[in-house]
Amino acid sequence: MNAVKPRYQQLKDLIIHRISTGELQPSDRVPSEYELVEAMSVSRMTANRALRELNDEGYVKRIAGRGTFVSDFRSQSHLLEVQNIADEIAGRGHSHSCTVIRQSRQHARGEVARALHVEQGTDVFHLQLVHHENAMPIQVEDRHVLASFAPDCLEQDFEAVTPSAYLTAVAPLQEAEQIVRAAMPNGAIRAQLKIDEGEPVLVVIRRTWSKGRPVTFARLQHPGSRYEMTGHYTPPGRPRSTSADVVQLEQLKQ
Amino acid sequence: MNAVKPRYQQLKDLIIHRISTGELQPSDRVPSEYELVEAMSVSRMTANRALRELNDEGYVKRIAGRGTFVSDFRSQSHLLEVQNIADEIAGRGHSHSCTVIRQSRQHARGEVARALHVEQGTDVFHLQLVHHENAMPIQVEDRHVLASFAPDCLEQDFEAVTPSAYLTAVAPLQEAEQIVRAAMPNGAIRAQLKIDEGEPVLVVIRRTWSKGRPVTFARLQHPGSRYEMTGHYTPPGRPRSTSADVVQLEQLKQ
DNA sequence: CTCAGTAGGTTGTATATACAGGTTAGTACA
DNA sequence: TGTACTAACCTGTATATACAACCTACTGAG
Repeated sequence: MNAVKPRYQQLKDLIIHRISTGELQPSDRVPSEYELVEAMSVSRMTANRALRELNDEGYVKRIAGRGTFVSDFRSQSHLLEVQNIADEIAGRGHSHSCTVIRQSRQHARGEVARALHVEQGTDVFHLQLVHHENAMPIQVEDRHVLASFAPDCLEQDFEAVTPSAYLTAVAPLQEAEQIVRAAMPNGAIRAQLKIDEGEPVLVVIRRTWSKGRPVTFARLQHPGSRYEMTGHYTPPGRPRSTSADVVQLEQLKQ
Repeated sequence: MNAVKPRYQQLKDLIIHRISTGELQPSDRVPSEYELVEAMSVSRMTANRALRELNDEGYVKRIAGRGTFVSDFRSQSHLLEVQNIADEIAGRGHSHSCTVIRQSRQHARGEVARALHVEQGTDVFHLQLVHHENAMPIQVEDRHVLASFAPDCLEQDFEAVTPSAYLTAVAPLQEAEQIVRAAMPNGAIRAQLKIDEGEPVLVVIRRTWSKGRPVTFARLQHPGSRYEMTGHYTPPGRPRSTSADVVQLEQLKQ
């Protein structure tokens, strides 16, 4: 249980810690191999292994001849998949806008408390937003955030910065779990998404961890006729990417 | 363009090639570091790096003191996600059964030809199946398979072995692309899935690659009320897994 | 001022060596 | 027979060293 970790792992942990505490910001320069040799009294090969693995794992980006730099949100977030609807829409060259329906403090109960692994009555923030792509509603976001995780959540202007972007700025989101289903929306959702009666929604329920505990729980609903998730899976070791897109899919016969 | 690859990468490519051709079967022993030193005239550190990275990438499993072994299908297939509905159902401890609606040879046209990157008129097999979980229909599978990829496709008994299992046995499926959407089913699908009018389906359109080219294209439809996809995302470097499940989700309020 | 060349720092790879620790099979001893 | 030990092999880690390739900034020549 208390096994001593290998040196290269200690180096990795040290640097990951500096990144997760914000001491090292995205695009900041990470100590070079020789600096680690000096500072940590290891051989360069050990420092090299630590930095190389951090590079493989997406934490940092190494450039031969220049140095090692903390990955920016874009490249380190391949694990977060399609966390940020605004980026997704921007990637399509469309304009994103957002309307805040609700932004309040609540006491977690029932489902929310269980999802966030907290006692009933724990402080949480409750957000409800409608995201638009080119003025067309594309997502209703219903999110609960652990108050202790993001204390200044009520002061944020979520029409300017999406909750996803805000939350990843507060602390790195390290793990996510999601459920995808098809469902029929209720009347409120149907009105918010401006969809016809009888049209289904794609529902994504996502729970995200930071520092080992769940910190936010969101239910995202998209109009079935205007939204689809796309994913791309490559073998381990090769670059992996996943994105969502509103492609005008050529209709399959039948 | 023709840059010479580093030695350790050559070793990795060699071993991956042996695995993908079937020369090395799951749980087979991979040459040890010293054997690679002898056979390939590299230093042990280089052989070590190749095998260690293959281990990190899930291709092999290394056991100190014993050796290096090819990962079995289960652990190397984390990239294939939920390819096989039968395994998914078995994982829930339920019984899986399957009805073949159609199993025929066709000429690819339109959408199918484009998806498989072949000329119009190329030979493909067309499969239509209904999968049941505990006698309840859970998926309608409409799949096209490149005939040249799996020539004996018409002789298979897909009520015994699912197309996914069969295809992965023919050759390793190495890459996948999928689109997930919510839609309303047509009458035939609604009948096959035994769902009520007004109930949506979760549609998964998946295209799978082997040896660099798309070999199969499937449209999977699930009843929205009885099926959901679940995914779990962990940071790169940590074990990654994704599965689907029919959880009786505690209903979110609203 | 402009541009070519260069020095120095940085990563990328490769090797030889060493020791620690796990696993297995066989051997020697009781 | 049975058990303890050992030899052989394997992976895991760590170090020192070397050379190549890349990038930046500076310097000196024109």
